[in-house]
Parts: sequence; structure tokens; C-alpha cells
Amino acid sequence: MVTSQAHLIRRAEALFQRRTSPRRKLLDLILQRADHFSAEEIARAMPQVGRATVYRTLAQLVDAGLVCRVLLDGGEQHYQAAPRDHHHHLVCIRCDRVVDVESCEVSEFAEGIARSQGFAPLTHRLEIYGLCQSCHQRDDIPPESR
Amino acid sequence: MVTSQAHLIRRAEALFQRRTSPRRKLLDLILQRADHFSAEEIARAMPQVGRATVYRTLAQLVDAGLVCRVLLDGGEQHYQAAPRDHHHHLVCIRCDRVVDVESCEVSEFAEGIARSQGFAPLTHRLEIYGLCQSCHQRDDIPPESR
DNA sequence: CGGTTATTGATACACCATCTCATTAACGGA
DNA sequence: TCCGTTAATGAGATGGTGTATCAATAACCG
Repeated sequence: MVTSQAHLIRRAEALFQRRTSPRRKLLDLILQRADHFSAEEIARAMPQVGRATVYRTLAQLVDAGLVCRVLLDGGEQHYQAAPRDHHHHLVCIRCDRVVDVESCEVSEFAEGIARSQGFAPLTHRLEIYGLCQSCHQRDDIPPESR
Repeated sequence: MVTSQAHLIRRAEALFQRRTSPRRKLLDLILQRADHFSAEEIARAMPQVGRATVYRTLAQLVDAGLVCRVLLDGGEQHYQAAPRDHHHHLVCIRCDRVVDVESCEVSEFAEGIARSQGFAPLTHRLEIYGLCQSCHQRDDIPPESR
């Protein structure tokens, strides 16, 4: 894990022209967290740094593939350090626990669909929603009641 | 297409307890548009109707599966009349054109992944991004330049 | 034709994200 | 080490999105 963090830091430094303290702090915060977070959480966690900087830097990291967006069931955008280049998310709709899905058997399907419609395929996003084991055991709410 | 519209109207009427003029207008607007739209667009298009009502009714229609959310490349939520119960979207990252993808070969993969992690699978969301034919022809921007 | 109550909508509120633009500070060259 | 260029910052304004409140309205039923 340390290895991949060092890797992220190296790539981030290559991405930016200047090393600044807000960026270092932001990267530290992101790498410290194993889980996902909202941009606002990060902004609150480092009040010395302006919100604009947080959002700007996060967006740059996402564009560069160092951080990925997680789309929660309600549509909220969350973020987390990207473990791999292309992967998907398995999200618990109850506790928002996220498990990374590293295998992707969807690419061929997605690209075939795109081409059949005359699209030049670029990427795709797959989020899988369900109840994680502990939430599932805790109570058996039927899927419709959401 | 008219058939499916009649179908939507029937299901909508079954969904609500009372027929009201805001709901009729909203359904009309939605069905008139082949494409997708934001909630705010709809609210602006019917200023006689309160914003709260627009958002409330849209949310109910989404819950009932009559309207689906489209997630644009930038993360914006848009809406459109749902042609089928379960389907996906092929989105042009340039002009936001959306093509519905009615075949879904992803379910088994998604459910397998979920089960392998101890999740009770409920649903999934797949959005495919690319350049539609006309945007692709217009200029050949490389994928990285976004 | 009422009475019940689902529905509405004006308003306030909160959140999320982006833009502006004057100020700051990182970096490279002298 | 100092200085000039300019990347980067951040306070604040702005705008979109969505929800909560709650008195007023109007659909439906008997």
C-alpha cells in the first residue's frame, strides 16, 4: 500500500508545475483515508485552505486518474484515492461502504454498444448497488421500500 | 412511441392518488421531449408551478421508474422519460446527446461481483461515454485533452 | 354539496460547485 | 541571493440543485 501511495505522490508531482503547501496537505489527507469522502469534508478538514483550491485540485487529480469519483446511491459525488486506473465500485446503499471492483468485464460490451451507435467509445462508469453483509443481516428491508 | 407514452401516463395515474393540473402539465412536458433535461429547465418551463412541486413530482416519477436519471459526464443529473425498466445510457461527452441502451449484458457480472463480496445485489448503473458521430467528425480531439 | 386530506407553492434553507480577480509565493535565471 | 514571471491561491460572489415548512387550495368521495 505504501508503494502505491508513493506512486500516487510521484504522479501528482509530475502533474503540477509547482509544489505548494495546500497540495501537499490535500494529498496527505487523501492518502491517509482508506475510505471515500466528499469534497466538502476535505474542505472542512483543512480550513486554512480555500474551498476553491480544494475543488480545483480534486478535479485535477480526478482528470489525471489519481483520484476517482464514487457515485453514491443518492447521486452524491464522493472521492477516493484511485487504487487502479480503471475499476468500478460496489456500494452499500445503507452505510455507503464502498468496495473497489478491479475486474472489468464490461469494456467489450460497452465499446460494442458505443460503436453500434456510431459513437467513438472513451470510457464508462459502472456502479453496483446492494446491501453489504452487515447491513443485510441487520434488517431485511425489501428492495422496494427505498 | 405513442404506445409507450400511453403506458407511461397510465402508470403515472396509478401512482398518484389525485389528478392535478401541475402533474398533467409536468407529464406533458416530459413526454413531449425526446431528449433529457434538468429539473431546473422543467421548473423554468412551467413558472406557474412551484419549484418544490416539480422536484417532488420528478422524484416520485423516478422512484416509480417512469423517469430515469441520466448522469452526464460532468456529474450533472438530468432526467428523461424511461423507455424501459432497466436500461443504460450512451452519452456524448461533447454535445450531451444520449442514446438509450436497452440490452443489458451486465447484470450477471454485477450480481456475481456483489455476491462475491457478501453483498446482496440490488441494482447497478452503467453509463457509457464517448463521442457521437457528428462530434467525432467535427474535430478529432484526443481523449486526453479533456 | 360539504368534509377530508392529498397536494400545492411561496419561502427559507442548505449544499455543492464554479467563477472572478486581486494577492501571494514558487521557481528559474541572472 | 535577489528578482521577475506567472502558476497558484483564496475570499467572496454567484448559480444550480434539492429539501423542509406550513398555510392555503382543490380533488375526490360519500
